[in-house]
Amino acid sequence: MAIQIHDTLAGRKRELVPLVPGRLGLYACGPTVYDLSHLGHARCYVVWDVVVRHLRARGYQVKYVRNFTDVDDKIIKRAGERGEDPVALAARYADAYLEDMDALGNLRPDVAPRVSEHVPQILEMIGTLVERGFAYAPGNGDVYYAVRRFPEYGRLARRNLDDLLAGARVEPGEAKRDPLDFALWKAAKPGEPSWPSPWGPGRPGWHIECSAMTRAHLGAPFDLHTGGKDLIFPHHTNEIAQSVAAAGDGVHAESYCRHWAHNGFIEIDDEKMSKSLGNFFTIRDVLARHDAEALRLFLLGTHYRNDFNFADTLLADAERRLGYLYETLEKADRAAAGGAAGPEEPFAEAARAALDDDFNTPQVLAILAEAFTSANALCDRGGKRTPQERSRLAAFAREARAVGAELGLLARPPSEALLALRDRAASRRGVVAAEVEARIRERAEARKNKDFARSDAIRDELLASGVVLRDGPAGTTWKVE
RNA sequence: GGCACCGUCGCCAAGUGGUAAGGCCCGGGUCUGCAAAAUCCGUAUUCGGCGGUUCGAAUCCGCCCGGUGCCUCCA
Repeated sequence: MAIQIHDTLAGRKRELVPLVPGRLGLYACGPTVYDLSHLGHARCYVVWDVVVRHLRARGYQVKYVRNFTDVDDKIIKRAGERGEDPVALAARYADAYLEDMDALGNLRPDVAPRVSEHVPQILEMIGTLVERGFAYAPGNGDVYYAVRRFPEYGRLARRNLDDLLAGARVEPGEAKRDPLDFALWKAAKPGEPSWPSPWGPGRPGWHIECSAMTRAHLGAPFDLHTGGKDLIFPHHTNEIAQSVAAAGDGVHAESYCRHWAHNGFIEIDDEKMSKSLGNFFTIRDVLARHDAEALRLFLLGTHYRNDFNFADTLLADAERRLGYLYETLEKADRAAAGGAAGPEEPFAEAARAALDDDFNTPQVLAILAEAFTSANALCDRGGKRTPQERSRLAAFAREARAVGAELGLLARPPSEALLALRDRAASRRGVVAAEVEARIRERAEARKNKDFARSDAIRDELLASGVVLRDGPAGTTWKVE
């Protein structure tokens, strides 16, 4: 089954065709590590993680590269404000980022290159650009890319040079021939990290690192480059210009990378969430309140290309929904016990087909919803279950987990996940488990004596503190709403 | 101003030419001592508005209204 993906370069959905059949090189633009990661990063990297998981599930041999930009103006600025070494600051936030990605259940990339470790490759590429006349060194220690030398400049962003000119700006001290030219190499200023170069000590400009690192780890052309849609211009636009000039055919964007995909934003109150607007939640802020897998489920509830609003209530809904999924799995596991798992249930392939179609995760969740409803109906049906029913439930549980694995969901043992969700809800509401269980024992006594008034009084009292009781054949269980 | 994107049930959200997925909420049923959970049934003749193309449009085209993003760091 062919994978369809919305390709920014083509401006439409098209088939994802790797250079080498069955293999796929993917470069996800990584974070600039000068602060804690926010929900926008969570969204972005969860999305590309699902892409990697699905492609692998479809048999592609994926090489997943996700970089760290650890040499950058913002890092230097932040380090200066704090009197900290920029290299140390970047390393610290890179570690924090990895912890956040792990917490979200994202797979580690195969390669996680850092700018600071690729300066030789960067210098080599800049040298090539100068040799080929795509870049120039005006003698002030900077090296600039000559935008007008590249005929397709702006194609990815669907902009021409004249459109862009209005917004172009030349900083004091720069020596650009054209205001749209951008720095490949920046002359060192006192106190900044720097490396020796043919043009004097300095450091890489913002865009060249990705060009050098993709070349080092994926070659050219490679198959899929991803990132947030805010990177289309100027970052990816400039990356294409550099790479096509240095390593490609000098003309066509495809000679650098064959497909480009960009994710939409998370918004707060209908405005983009971003560090510069200051309206962001860090991943840690959110995970302090909510289950990480619930956050993941929430993030996958909207198609990756759409923007969507973050709201705590929506995340709380996702957390309840995750509880439902795990409860159903637990029931199915129990009901299926001893049954030989049957053949694949149709919903699994339907879910994969939805992922084939531009990674339509909301569609997958809809397909799962129907499968879970059917499974519940089967579990709760009275009477003795037939071997066929047990085998269907076993197949359901197996396929549900397999589809879940492509989304990075449903990997925990249900009882463990449910307990974790309950504990989290309990601590949010200040509910103490031992106290609840003591009250449940009291109530069980009352119920045994058919003292339903007493029993219901206890239940109402617990309900007032957010505890919901559920009487079942095996006793009473509880949840926190 | 230029270039993109978006506007689908009270809320969230799929669907890009073939007659409106799914989730939450809400109403009713089954189950239950009563509940809760689960499940079943019901809930948009309609997709921002107005025109047009078509046998047929939420889906294509035009105009209008409303919103967002990018054009400067940003996932």
